Amino acid sequence: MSENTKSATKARLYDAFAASGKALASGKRLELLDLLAQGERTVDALAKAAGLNLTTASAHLQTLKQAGFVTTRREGVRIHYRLAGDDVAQLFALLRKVAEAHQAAVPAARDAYLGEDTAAELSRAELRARVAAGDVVVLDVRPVEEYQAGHIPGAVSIPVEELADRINELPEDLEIVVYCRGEYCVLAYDAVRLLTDRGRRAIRLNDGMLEWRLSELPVDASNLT
Amino acid sequence: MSENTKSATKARLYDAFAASGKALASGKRLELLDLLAQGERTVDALAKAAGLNLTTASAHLQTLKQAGFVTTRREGVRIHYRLAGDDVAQLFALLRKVAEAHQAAVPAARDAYLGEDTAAELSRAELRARVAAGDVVVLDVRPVEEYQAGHIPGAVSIPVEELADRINELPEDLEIVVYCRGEYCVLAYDAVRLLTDRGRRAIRLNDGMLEWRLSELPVDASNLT
DNA sequence: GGCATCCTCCATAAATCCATGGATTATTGT
DNA sequence: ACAATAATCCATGGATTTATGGAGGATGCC
Repeated sequence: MSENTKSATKARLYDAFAASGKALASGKRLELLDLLAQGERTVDALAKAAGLNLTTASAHLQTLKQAGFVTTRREGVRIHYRLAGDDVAQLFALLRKVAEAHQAAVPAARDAYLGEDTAAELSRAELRARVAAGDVVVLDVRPVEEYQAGHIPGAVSIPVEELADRINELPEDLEIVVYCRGEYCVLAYDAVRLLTDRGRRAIRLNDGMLEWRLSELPVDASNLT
Repeated sequence: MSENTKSATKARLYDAFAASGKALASGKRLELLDLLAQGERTVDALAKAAGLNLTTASAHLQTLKQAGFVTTRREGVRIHYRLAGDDVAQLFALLRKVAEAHQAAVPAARDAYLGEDTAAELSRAELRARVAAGDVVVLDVRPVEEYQAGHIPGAVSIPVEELADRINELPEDLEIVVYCRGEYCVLAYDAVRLLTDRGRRAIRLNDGMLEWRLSELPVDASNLT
């Protein structure tokens, strides 16, 4: 193999790796990955959830599919997208972690989006201990479909938009541990603010379903509260 | 916070993550990261090693720096770039792993570059066992600077370009375990081919220095053979 | 100070990416 | 077969990215 051929095949290999990098190079695509990490969804549902034009969403999903990050399943007239594997979710999570650790803009953007929150958090280990002790109720504030696709065992499902109306479904004497999609999911922040405003004791889980699943903790599916 | 403001700050956060993704979105930048994972280097050295125009290399390095993936250190007239942390190397390694697992083009590009190689490989654990048993010699075929920046304890350094001339420095009775930068580093493949052509028993380590370091195995620095 | 070296900054042209609207394909129901 | 729905494909204009020369800034040596 000549030197030229060799460097051409080398470029081809690195460009192939870069193709996966490119899939991570758009905020909108990362938003889609974030949603897909919660479970499979149709194109239309993804577009709505991410606030995208259908065509645009479809195009981004094609890019993700090209990179092998997602697979599709046809069901009648709908096409369901899902992550191609846990390693993809892992890559996504690590990207966010590295970005937060090394990129100055992230902590600021994070606080602006989530709201600066000096309130306490609970780690996964602490949550498990307190659930075992029975002195907390675990609340999942994601949309119902995501809860059904997989949730922390024993968690109650009340989507954050319904929380104000359904707050009386929660026991008054227990502290409420709230979680949603992951470390940067705003729903749990909003829910904790709402609950404490109403005089409840509420605390956020450190992160969310994404990290829970990646750490291989048990996950329940589909039984509604 | 209005819904509009909220979705704007959300976009800002995801775009910040995407900025890190963009840093991974060019084959040339990945090549630079691959080199930097072996130790710090000057701009000029990186440009030469990656086959890039100096200006182009500098621009790519600025992009990596913007993403916080690398830091710089001035020493007289030279500027040394290095990875900002092991988490960056980890992200790089995971990107390659996910790409290989899910992207059809990668295995083909890999074989075209490295040469299809049905020959046996040794895992890190097996290598340690055989080193302890004393029946192998470990050979580092990377450039000397990289060896000096960190190598597997006990390894001998002979850069692959010098191997043909210096083959007699290797004991004839022991099997030779060859490694270089990482899983996709071509130097070890070339070296094994050269050694077996000359009648030596040679085998490749599974991966290379990158994975060795990330798995937190001991690393020696700077003492030449 | 004068000069060489190493690197970054700037301007530019080519290539690529992104969002969007309209056309097209695939599937289901009537 | 026809209409309706879900999604992809295609063309387009605008924004970004990339590679590359040339100018400019910092440092060290004489």
